Amino acid sequence: MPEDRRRPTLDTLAAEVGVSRATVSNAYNRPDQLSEQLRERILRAAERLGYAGPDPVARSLATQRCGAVAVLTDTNLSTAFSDPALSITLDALSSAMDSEDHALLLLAGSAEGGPSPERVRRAQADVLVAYSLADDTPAMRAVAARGLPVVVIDSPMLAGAAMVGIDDRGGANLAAQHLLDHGHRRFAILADEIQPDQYRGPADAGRLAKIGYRVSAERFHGYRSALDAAGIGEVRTWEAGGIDATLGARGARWLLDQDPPPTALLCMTDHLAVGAAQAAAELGIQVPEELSIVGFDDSWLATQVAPRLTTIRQDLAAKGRTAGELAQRLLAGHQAGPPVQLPTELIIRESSGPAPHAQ
Amino acid sequence: MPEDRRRPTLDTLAAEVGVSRATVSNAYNRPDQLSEQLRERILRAAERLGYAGPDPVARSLATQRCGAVAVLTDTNLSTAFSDPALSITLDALSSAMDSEDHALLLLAGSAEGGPSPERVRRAQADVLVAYSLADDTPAMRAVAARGLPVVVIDSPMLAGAAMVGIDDRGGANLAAQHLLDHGHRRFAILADEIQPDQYRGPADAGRLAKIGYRVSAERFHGYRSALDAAGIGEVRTWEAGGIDATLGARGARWLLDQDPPPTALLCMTDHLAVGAAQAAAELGIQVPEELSIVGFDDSWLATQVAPRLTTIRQDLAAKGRTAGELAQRLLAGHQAGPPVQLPTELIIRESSGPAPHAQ
DNA sequence: TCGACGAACTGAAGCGCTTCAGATAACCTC
DNA sequence: GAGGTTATCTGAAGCGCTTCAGTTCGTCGA
Repeated sequence: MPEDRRRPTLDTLAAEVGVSRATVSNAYNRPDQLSEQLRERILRAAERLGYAGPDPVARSLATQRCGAVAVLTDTNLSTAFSDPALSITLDALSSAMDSEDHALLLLAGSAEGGPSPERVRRAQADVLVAYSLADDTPAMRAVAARGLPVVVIDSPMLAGAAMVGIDDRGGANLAAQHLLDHGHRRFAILADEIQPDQYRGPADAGRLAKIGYRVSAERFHGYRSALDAAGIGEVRTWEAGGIDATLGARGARWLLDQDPPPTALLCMTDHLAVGAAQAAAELGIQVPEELSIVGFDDSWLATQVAPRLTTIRQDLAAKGRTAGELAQRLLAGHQAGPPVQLPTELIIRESSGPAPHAQ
Repeated sequence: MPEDRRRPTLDTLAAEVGVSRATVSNAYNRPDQLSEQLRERILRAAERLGYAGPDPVARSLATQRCGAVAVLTDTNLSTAFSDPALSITLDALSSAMDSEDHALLLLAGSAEGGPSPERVRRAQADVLVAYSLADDTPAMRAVAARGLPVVVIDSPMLAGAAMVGIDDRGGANLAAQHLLDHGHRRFAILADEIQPDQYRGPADAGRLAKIGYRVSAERFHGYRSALDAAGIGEVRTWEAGGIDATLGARGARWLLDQDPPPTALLCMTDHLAVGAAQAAAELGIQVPEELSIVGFDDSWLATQVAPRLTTIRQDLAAKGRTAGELAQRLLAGHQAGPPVQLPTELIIRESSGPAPHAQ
């Protein structure tokens, strides 16, 4: 009779102690509903039987809450987390959500942009958080189909979802304007990803005409708005296909090899900018004397390299926190409000300076 | 009658199509159990009703599998992920596990080391993976209580759990021996965390006598075994209280300020070593001419700084992959085998060299 | 024509828990 | 001592799905 090999359940425990199942449940969830002494007895019996508390899944089914927020990323784990921005944002997100109550369920993407729809469909979560996904992916369609509350960070747009992002366009405009103010006229742009198609190389007008990532699009048009206002025409753009510094270096080598070479390089992320700076160093090009570089994000890296990066700061912690608050609100049954847009700021350091005289 | 505001369930759909619930379930899970044509009809009806597929929680309850592996970390998210080792390991882990079938549930820790026991108790996962936790934490007790399969990466030891780690002791020995071979006699040690108690400062013999993290203990004793063999007595040790480069710099400043100053600095992680190198630079101490530094992990950072770091390489991807395989095996019902220990390797770069003559 | 067979579908028993509307009894209050 | 409270505890109805043992029925071989 002690030969029952199955894990103990509430019933086992109830039978053992000689009370009803409801009472055992209360012992765990509503201590005020039974006498302290009976509760002790139940807990002791639980210990004795090796009962670790109510089964989380069954509890979820009964309560209709799973205590998890799913985060969908565009890329696989190690790529996603090589971007410190993600960690900071998620950290803020998770602590903003009633922290004891929600774990983070990571749905990392594959090469095709975003996690598989099947995974989205099977995710046990109360809210879905899409982090910088491309505009039209199977993952996002699955997200929409789930009918769960959705918070979008940065992109894509999704009807009915709460959104938080930064003023990418304004920030990019600031970056370009800063260089224009320093007299630069020969620009180049180093983009991360324009379409979720693994392409790496020069981006022609065709690709730039329909950018698949809202953030990239905003930044690009931010650059352009300043450049257009200054009467600067087409600017060579390289699509790195990722945010890795190595990819940035590769793109920079190509851009710097053009004739005439640019004196100003606009990079859509700090990582790319760091790679570009390395490439410049290898080519014997002085930064900022011969080449000014401006990054984006003001990531941790920006101050770790020499010269330190001029960049556009965004408040990642605020972004994560806001996302968390939005999630809370949706969970509480409120409608998603209008998109929240956080401000950006130009941080001037040593990687940018006046355009060289020769120009 | 179309005024039913609840989300549709299998029953709704079954009623709508006029088949049994089992059939609808089969339409999703066993397409071969019904005619293609009926299946189409069901799927179309699902679309029409906005039914996104079987509820994941209910499915989990019925199948007794949740399709998630929980990963417990020692610190909060942003700290945890500032260690690139985690990302790499987890990435390998998650792709090693039958990738379509398991999402990652992140149970990040708080200041007290490891996630709260309550969170562990409520985690909806099939396996628990403990990543470098301290030896005796409430979290680990909760882990043991859950009775789920457990995989431990690095530490702590846990009876019945599958374990994978690296030869920390051997690696540390290699590091110290390398410096001894270069004639160094005045050593200092920069440790990350020795006890999960937020302490930062010099570690006295008392603290070193009972190190709370198995990994730190192994590395420390690895250093010591080489030093002991060379007849070198007590060595000043600083406990950084984390792996942040800034913390490393702080410790290094103190260690380098001792009289006589060390010519060889053993750092338990690359991040600490980078911080130490920065501190040395600030103090006008040449590396490696006046001070040799050896890191640990061969992280991405090791080659990004100047001088590039001499360090101990461990194969993080292999570690993650192994953890994944162990998890699979446990899920398949096998017993945990003996701990798996992966090899380490000394990588010599420019941060270490011969001891200065003056010595 | 008959029995066997396979394809297609169904009934019902769970999976382990929460929760709400009582039931019971002890305790007050006036 | 009647009526009203309060503190404890219970019964039973779900939560939404999977799965196994059938049941039905058309078909096929002999």
